[in-house]
Amino acid sequence: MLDATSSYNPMTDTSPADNRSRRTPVDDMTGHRIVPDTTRRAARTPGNRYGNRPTMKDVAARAGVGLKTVSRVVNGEPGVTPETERRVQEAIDALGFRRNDSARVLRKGRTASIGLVLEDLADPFYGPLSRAVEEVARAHGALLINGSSAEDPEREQELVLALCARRVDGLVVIPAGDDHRYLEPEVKAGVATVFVDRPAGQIDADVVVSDNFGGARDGVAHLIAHGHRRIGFIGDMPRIHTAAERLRGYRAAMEDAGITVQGSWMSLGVTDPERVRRAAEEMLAGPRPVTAIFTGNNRVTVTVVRVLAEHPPGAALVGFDDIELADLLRPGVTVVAQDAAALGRTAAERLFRQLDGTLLAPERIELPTRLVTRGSGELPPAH
Amino acid sequence: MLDATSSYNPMTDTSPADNRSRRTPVDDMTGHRIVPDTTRRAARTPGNRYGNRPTMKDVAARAGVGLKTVSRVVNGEPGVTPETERRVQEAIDALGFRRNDSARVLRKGRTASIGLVLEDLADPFYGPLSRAVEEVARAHGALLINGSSAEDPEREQELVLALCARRVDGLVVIPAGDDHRYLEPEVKAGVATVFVDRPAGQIDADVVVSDNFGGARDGVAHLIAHGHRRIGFIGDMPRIHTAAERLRGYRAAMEDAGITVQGSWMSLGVTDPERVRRAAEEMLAGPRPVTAIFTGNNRVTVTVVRVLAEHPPGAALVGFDDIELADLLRPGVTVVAQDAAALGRTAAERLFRQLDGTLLAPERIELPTRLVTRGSGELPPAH
DNA sequence: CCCGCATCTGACAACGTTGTCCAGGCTCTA
DNA sequence: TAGAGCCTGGACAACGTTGTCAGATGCGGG
Repeated sequence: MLDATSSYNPMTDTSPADNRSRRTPVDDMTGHRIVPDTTRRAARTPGNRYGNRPTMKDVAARAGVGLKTVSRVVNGEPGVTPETERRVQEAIDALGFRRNDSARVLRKGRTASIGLVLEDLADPFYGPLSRAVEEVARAHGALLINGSSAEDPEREQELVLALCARRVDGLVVIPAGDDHRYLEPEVKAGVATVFVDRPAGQIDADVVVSDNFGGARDGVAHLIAHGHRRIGFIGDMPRIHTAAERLRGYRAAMEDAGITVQGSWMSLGVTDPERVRRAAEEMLAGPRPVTAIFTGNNRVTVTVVRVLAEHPPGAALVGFDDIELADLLRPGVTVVAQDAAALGRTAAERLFRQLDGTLLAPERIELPTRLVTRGSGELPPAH
Repeated sequence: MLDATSSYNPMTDTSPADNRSRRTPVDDMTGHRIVPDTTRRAARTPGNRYGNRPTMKDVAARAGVGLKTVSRVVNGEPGVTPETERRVQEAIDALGFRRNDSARVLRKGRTASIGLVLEDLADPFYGPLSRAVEEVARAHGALLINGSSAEDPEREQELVLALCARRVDGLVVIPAGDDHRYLEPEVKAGVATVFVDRPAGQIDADVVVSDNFGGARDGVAHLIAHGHRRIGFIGDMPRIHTAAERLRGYRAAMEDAGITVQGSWMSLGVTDPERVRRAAEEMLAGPRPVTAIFTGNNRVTVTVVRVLAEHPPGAALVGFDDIELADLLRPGVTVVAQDAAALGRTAAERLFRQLDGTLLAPERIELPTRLVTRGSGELPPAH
């Protein structure tokens, strides 16, 4: 059934197995450029493509009709007698024919698919976002192709360009990098593009983000309102836009309250649990420990919750991003929640409005956050 | 830049806007058949495809070389002088050319993409699974197209067939339905296929599942070992294979202990939080309430944890599937954990081995589960 | 000077589908 | 029954790419 001698190496093999004379492609070109494939293996056995899938021609031959008639039946176009249609449908069923959308795309110019590039599919924040995008795409008859950038700008670009090469009709991108000029030719060529969660860099495009600054400011102000003055902040690298905004919100709230932030209260750029744990413990130790912590994202929050569970209770906590079961912990975890699904839905809807042509100038949309009080953020200062 | 008069309706428009004479396609054909598109709108403005993207021909003209030479440069094939390559590369950069993979696919027969059909991308169980599949795909140079079936067999089939029409090289499917004969022509045509989490129906294919039966049996036996005899079971519809297997495990453990299961101890097919809540409350009420509950999946577990938190403590709980922060609750939630990432990784690796041709007969792989004791499952019976 | 050889280049067909266009047969009317 | 008009069906080109193959060029040796 399967050709046991061939090996899987899609889109990469060249005709001669002879590599002697291959030039190593120069990489010193600037800007937008084609990166040649790098892997080379033995050429595949020729022929036998798609495992010899039947084509419309085969169906036509079997049904004793013309090619175009089959096409008409397959696409439900008018102009075929019931009798002819029956014959064609019979041939289709008998042969197990399935239309080849690659060829269709080539002809029609639309792929009915959109690309989604996010940071990590496994992150619970992106699940609902991804699903929301999918639902909107589905409503518009489009499929979703997605990939994780793993927070690596190069990988983001690689992914985005691969999607463009497949001629996705549109792109929803959660940027990892901060320079998206590489997308200019694509946008010019008509690829609808929306950036989500973080703004695009160096390019004018639609952006859908949460109010990271306002959310963080409100969250920290909430702690201040409950009497805290020494408030710690643990967040991601400030080169990530959301992290920077939330840090800015923290600073703004502190400044509004006339509090001078100590350097030892802030931990930036640590995300792996072990180092977050150490950062939190340091803040909570010493002669003048923080009495509250504001955490910059869901992963940090989870770790800090663990740390606080081990320490003598007392330190208050407000986290950015909601986490599951937060209401069941004692105390419940107060969070600044953003609506991941709404981000995805809004972005996707804008994308399809671009494709409809009902959208003109790029815009920046900011969705509000919501402070959810559950207990941990309402604890009074212990010291 | 964008044509403001066109509307987005990919792959669906027919030439005449005239619908008068359209036959409604008969649907009484059995088995595998082509479903014609159903939506019809005004025809798009012709021409201007891809927003006039440059093609290799354009690049060739600009660089003053032949078509094939451009192809050679783009694909890093040998046999081009550095000078010629420079000129071509310059033209590519100037025009913002990007290879059209649709055409490439049409020519080469491989799409370098695999499809993943799962139940719900937003479910935290599928995030890591999906990510794992993606990583393996990436290692093999393939992209991931995925869709959610929402537990609807018809939608599953629709999705799978759409992916096949796009000629994905392989499919990883988490089945919603129990009859996959519709895939026969595809498998025969060489589409590699692996089913995950639940077995395929009516078709001989690779399957990767967790040991749902054994895991559930062990979990329930764990409760029995801690002195429980009246143990409730709340699970999903038994038509879902995993749910049926876990129920079977529950029954087996009870039988092994010589306990006769009462009908009122079991709640099958309820998943929405409200009804799960009611089911749990009923089990916990009455003259002879259950002293422990075994929950059939993560969503049910979460709801039952909420219910138990409100009730006078005492009922023990073991849940199938791990949940985040389970260790921080008081008591911690004891679970039968399955490794979602391992499921995805194993399935994807098998898929690519099929594509390599190094795999012969379809096989069923069962991954072990792990009992994680955290407290809730070790509580003694209260009554 | 011519031949052989190696290297580089380009013309051309093919991949499977859809849009265009025309032909042939039918019905309906005058 | 002829002519007009409609309905059905099919031949053909085109979409953008890659594989095949043959032509062009340059070089060294006889």
